[in-house]
Amino acid sequence: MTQTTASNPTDFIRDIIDQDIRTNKNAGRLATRFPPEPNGYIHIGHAKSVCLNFGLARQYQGTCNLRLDDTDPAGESMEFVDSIIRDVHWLGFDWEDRLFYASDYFEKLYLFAIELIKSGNAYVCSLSPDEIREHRGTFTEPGKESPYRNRSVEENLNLFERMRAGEFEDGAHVLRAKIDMAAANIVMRDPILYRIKREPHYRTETKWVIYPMYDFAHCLSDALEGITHSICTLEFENNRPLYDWIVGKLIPANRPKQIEFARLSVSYTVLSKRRLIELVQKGYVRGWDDPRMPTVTGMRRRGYTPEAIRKFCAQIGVAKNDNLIDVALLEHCVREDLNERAPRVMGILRPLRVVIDNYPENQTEDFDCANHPQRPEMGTRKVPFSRVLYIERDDFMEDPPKKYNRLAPGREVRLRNAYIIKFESMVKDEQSGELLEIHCTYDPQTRNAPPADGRKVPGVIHWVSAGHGVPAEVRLYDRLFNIEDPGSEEDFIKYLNPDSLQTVMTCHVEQSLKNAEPGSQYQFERLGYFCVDEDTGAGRLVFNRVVPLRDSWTKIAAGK
RNA sequence: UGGGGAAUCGUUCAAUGGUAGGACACCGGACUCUGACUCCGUCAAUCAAGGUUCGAAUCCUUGUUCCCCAGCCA
Repeated sequence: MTQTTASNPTDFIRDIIDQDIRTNKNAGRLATRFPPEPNGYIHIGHAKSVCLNFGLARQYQGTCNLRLDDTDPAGESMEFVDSIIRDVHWLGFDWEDRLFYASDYFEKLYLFAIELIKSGNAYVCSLSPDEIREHRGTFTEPGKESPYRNRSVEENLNLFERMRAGEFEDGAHVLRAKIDMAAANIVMRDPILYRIKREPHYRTETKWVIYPMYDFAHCLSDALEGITHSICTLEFENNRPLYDWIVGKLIPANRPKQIEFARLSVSYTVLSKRRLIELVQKGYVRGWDDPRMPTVTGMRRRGYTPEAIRKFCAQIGVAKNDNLIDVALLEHCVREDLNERAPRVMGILRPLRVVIDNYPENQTEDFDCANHPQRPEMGTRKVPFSRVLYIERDDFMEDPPKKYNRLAPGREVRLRNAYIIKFESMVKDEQSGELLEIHCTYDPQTRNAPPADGRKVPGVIHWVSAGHGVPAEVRLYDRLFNIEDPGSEEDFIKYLNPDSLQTVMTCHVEQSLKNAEPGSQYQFERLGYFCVDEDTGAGRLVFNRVVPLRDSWTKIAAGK
């Protein structure tokens, strides 16, 4: 039977499109759009929609427009438009010359509203906001008709024109569709189409004091652009009858099909715009691009790749079930991609000084190290080795537990890409008892070779030459929240993970990283994937840990 | 409570009247100069109860649970 694969995903939306193409609807044409409101940065949930809409266009040789749904000037700005453009491009998609703004349709939409008034399908209502709410009724009681519902076409036209002209205060009047105040679906109880709002718009500035509502602007924008399949999230299901009603009255020949799918939720993070804004504005994170944020810009800075995000979006699929995707799947996709492309290097987070007693004082050797164990075409690099090294503090234990195969008194380990060394002694601070350094000897026969006597040395640890390594700052990230579904908690702030950022200033990385490019990713062997942060420069090297390597040792250690 | 949706392994997506399958997670093993990668294996699900049928996750009936809607937000 049909298998779901990344290259050929199947889902209910594609089933609908296949059906439409088979029956030659829209002359076999497919047109979608990605319609964000520019009042925030886009996040992984938007990425799902981006991959869906642009992916569909790619798959069916159709088109996907980028449209800024900017019908409410409050909170919208060019900064957000710019970020959206940048982020969608970065994700790997292009809309050619089809960049649109709902605000470019304001004049057309106004004319459509006039048309609706003339056909007796819309009226100016002068109830106050409170009165409108009271008239709307409840889930179980029908609404009451507005006393202004039966104004003449002439009066409506006159009032609406004057609304536009700025003759009235905010809230004095609204334009409403005349549908059915007794409709079981509350959306259909004479929904508001236009409101007066004296708020400068980032694009039209002060030209307009009336703005169309989503329900009016969105469907008509779709129809105007010739969208065939208008894909949105589940909460708009109730609005579909209104979508169809409006287009049916105004552009009936060109009615897009609205299809709803479940929005994405990811465990241990929040995705609602309101909550994301709160994190930024109240300073719980450093900004929209904080590497802990699920925003596209945050993930980019963290070191996630577009390929990984696209893979993730393909893996999670598209359905109508409410979902909470395990963040482990996202991390899996990131590791899978970075494992392929990230060059290997060695870096020490928390150094422990090691002196190789039998290694000549002033000698240095350059070891050729593979940049990728499975991809020889990625080449090698020279890594200097000398008498004094740093190893990871965790790679030595005075009194190791069972199964610990790293360095300990009396033990040997392989230094990755170098020699096998053997523990000889340790030096502690006489007062505090703190371990200062350890002394080892090396086996000269074991450079790039197994021990001559056939003995087994299972442990392999990474190292950096103390005289050659470069100091660096490393930022370790953990999940932003410490409960699975913080988005479902009203007081989500109290579930913030206090340890979501750990800054380590003691790091030493191999010298090949001295001029590493900001934005580039590496695997620090045995530790994880790291990305050069943009704070790097002027003698400062800063890394973000993208994601740690899978680690079976901590599980073993925890179990014992 | 009226309306609109959704219920399948721990999580997620499939199976469109004919062997309930994949991915992630988990657990076990092989390999290993990364306790990584890779490979192999185990565990594990049809919301419930009836009905139709040779055969039901799928069709019918009745329930149950969860999500969305009473912004001049989108």
